[in-house]
Amino acid sequence: MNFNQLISEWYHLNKRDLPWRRSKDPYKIWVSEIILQQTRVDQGHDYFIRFLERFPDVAALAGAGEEDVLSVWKGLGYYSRARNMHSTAKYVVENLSGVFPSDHATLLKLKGIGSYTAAAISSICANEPNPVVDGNVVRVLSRLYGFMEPAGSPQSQKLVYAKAGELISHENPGDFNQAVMEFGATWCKPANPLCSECIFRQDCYAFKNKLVDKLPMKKKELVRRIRFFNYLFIPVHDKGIVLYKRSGNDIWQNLWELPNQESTAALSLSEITKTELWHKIIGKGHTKVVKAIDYKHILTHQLIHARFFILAVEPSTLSIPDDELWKVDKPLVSGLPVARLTERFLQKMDISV
DNA sequence: AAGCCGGGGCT
DNA sequence: AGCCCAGGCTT
Repeated sequence: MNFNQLISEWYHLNKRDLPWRRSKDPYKIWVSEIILQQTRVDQGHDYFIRFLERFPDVAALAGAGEEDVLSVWKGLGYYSRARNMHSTAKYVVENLSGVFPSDHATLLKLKGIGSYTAAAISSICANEPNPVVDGNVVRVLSRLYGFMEPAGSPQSQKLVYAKAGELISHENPGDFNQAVMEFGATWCKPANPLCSECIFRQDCYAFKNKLVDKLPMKKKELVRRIRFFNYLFIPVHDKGIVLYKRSGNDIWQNLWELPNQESTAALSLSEITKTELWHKIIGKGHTKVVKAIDYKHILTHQLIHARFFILAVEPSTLSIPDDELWKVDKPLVSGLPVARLTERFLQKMDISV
């Protein structure tokens, strides 16, 4: 079997026309690679277009405010990616003369760039034969060569990395890397792979041994943390609402949401009025809970039971600490970065975000 | 080595 | 309801 030749021919016939494949500009490739971390091509595509429209080069990104960067990222998840990109852009402008690097060693030093992204950019933009190892590569090579180690484990990473390094084309490493990933994404898929019309069916260990649905081996079962978020929706004079910016070492860092009291179980109408948050903002003011709306928000590692209490208040009786809470006019809310949960609720309230 | 960080599509 | 996605950082 000549892996290189087979995958290269397959790629030539089957590759999708994707916007980042029309450039070898390390800045643009970097943007695409960060967006596509743990993100499907279909989901990331429009974000890539919008990101480059808003920040066409590294100087534009470096000169932007964090709020702007997060706004473009809004809804994509893993927001530390955006914060790290912003920080790296500033670093490149200040310390690398504004020239985005394309060599593996320099790339690895940058915030948000690990072994995968450094290999991707350096192989595509500088023709360096560094193999990428992402979820697709692990799946393709584990099936083809019968690697039994759990995906993601150090043993698996090591085996796959060694094999990919052995196979990689030195003539065109960038296309080789993209070809294996593309093959994993569209052919050697996690479920229902197209084995009956696969170029490797004569050679594939998993296919020959009826182990296609077993490989790659799964990692340990994931335990989801269960949390309860209780939000206060506080309209002020018909045109404003009260928001605050999340901080601390937790999810949705630096994103905006409604004032939130976390609890260990769902709070009832009477219980919410006894919370610290309620006392801080509402105190003894004339306030009525109109109704509550529940959402179940599922993340990879957390299950959030969110309850939004919709209030009718007399604004003059509110106490809103300037340094923590902000009264925001409804039209201005659309400019703020918010997580999907908050966005869903605000849209239901007819506030565009 | 394990835990954490989002959101969405597919089965 | 579970799986997994063009991963990386922190502990």
